[in-house]
Amino acid sequence: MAARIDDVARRAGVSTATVSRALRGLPSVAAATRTRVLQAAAELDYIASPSASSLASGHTRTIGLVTPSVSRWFHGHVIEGAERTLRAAGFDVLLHALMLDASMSRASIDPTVLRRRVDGVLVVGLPVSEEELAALEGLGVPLVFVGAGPPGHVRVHMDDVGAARMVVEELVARGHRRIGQVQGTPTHSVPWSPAVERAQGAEAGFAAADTVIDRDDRPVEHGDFSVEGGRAAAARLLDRDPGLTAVYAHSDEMAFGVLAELEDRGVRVPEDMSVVGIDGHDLGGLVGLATMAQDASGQGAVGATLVLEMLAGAAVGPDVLYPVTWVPRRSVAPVRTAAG
Amino acid sequence: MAARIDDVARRAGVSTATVSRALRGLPSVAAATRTRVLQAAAELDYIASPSASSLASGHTRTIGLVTPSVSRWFHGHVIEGAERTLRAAGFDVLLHALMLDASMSRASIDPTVLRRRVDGVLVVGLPVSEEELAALEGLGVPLVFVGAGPPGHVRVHMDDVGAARMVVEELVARGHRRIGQVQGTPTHSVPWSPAVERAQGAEAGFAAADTVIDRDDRPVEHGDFSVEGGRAAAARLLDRDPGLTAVYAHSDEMAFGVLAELEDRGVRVPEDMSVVGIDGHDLGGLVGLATMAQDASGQGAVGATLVLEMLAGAAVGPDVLYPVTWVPRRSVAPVRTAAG
DNA sequence: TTGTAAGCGTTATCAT
DNA sequence: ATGATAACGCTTACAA
Repeated sequence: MAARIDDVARRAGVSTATVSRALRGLPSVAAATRTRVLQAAAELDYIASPSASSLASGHTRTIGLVTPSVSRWFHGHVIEGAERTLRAAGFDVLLHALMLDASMSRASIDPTVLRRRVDGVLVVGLPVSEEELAALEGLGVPLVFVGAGPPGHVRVHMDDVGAARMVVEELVARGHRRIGQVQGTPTHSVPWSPAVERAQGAEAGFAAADTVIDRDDRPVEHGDFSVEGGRAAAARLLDRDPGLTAVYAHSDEMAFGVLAELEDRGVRVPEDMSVVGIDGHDLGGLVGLATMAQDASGQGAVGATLVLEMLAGAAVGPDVLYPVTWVPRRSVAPVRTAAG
Repeated sequence: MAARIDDVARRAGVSTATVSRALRGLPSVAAATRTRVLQAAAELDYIASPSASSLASGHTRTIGLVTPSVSRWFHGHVIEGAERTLRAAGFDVLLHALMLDASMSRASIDPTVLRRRVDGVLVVGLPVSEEELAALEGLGVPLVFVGAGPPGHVRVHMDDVGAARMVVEELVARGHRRIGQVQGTPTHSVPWSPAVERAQGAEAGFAAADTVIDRDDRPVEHGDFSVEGGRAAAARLLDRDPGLTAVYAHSDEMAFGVLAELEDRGVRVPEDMSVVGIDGHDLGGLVGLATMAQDASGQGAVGATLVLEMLAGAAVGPDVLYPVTWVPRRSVAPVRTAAG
């Protein structure tokens, strides 16, 4: 029932080859011919069969998005930004979510579902293992990492080390000397994951404050980048070290959990405790959470652009560093003096 | 370089037809033959070309997800639930997001990108216009609506009318008589959108309280289901009617905006003002927001299951109503007495 | 600039 | 239960 390419060809009085060329905007078609073909196609409401053209051409005009989450702030926004850019360029988006299972570990990337299906892959906020990386490369299509990616590969991400360090500096500048951390827990512990890099950055911040902060007084707990994880980590931190004046969570979502725990315990923010996060979550303003903000959907868009450029044969540099912005809010204040 | 079906056929010593049958688990294949084929396929790391099999079979093993957002709570969770279910069933997910543009209106659904590409469509939290509905039906594939859908179509959603009514009842039961509403604003104003149905439900709740609440004392403002919209609406509400004791936002995200505005104005919650939302947003607990909660990812999973069943030829009922749960939190309290 | 015709890699029909 | 073979609907050399 749906019109096929030879219906259009017949109607326009040309060959199917010409229809194909005209519809795809290839150069070697006479203007008059093209008009005629376009007209005929429109009249028949013709759309080329994607499977047929993929089979014949060898490419799918589809980009795979591999992500461990859709609902989390960073991933949702990156996906949104990437989708918009890809669709605008006429590409489809195949969503491949690898949810965490009950044991907090996630399914491995299944490259078989991507094989022959996509022209390129965007890996969103997902530290991949060596085997997964090999599998992804085995796909033989452009590969771009957003949020974090192995060095040497094309990636767009914030400066995790720098951002984390700056946060510590902000706290130190406000007189905080007893700072607890809620770090992220990477699923696959690779050295380039945000969890690890933010930890390193914080470390660097502390190192710079070596003269004022005791090396042994830098308590750390782990939340797994989730609200509940952050809450539990905060609980452990507070139990262990009642003298803290600030908690630095390595993501806003964990910081939310920290705030919840503090509220439950009647610890006032910022009077008794300053709290900082990283990310720039939309709802940070609601609870007055100071943070180091990044633009997630912007990174998604850039990542998408990069795959498209690689597809077009352009040589793209391996690293796009995205800027962060310090967003001071009421959750962080100068440490109260002993007299206060 | 990648193995094709005749490579497998040759290696297993059978015809390509048998390989195809064996690999797809069709019944009429001898056990021994199947084993041999499976073995050969595994050795060659063979995966059937999706485009080729789509072209030959006429179906794509792909479901389209049409949504106006990825980053909003409801949509993100529905997508997550649906994706998981679809992938488990061996289906791919094509993400089609229709972002809002600057003018707050959204792009129309472009059915051409879905044509011949998907075996079924899941419309997520999107009130579609008559034309869009016609276009979607024109696809000729199973169509399921999650979150809200036109009557008579297959849909899974919460009881918006009932939930909204129950919220009003909860407030009335706590003595509130001056209740302001922040309603949602549907992009396409269809009678079955959550915005409209929640408004109707609230209306019904007020009607039941007719003897205690003046008909003319039910102020309403509109936020567009966003935090900022909710905040602006709350501002208008408060300016207009300083005597309110409760604000009922028709979504948690708008309620967050209401809370932010109240805090800015120094209005204490719940001492001076009770606030309620609808949805069960993950971060509601953080700010103590009482709400009528629904299970978004569950609805996504059910929606996915329905498309799959329709694909399998099952007759599915047109309506799956999803239960809601009242979640009392500290943002709602009995109205303070005049003496209080 | 346009047409002819050979793929592209499966599935499905019809025999056997 | 298995094999031949004709679709499936397009793209792309190669010719003209």
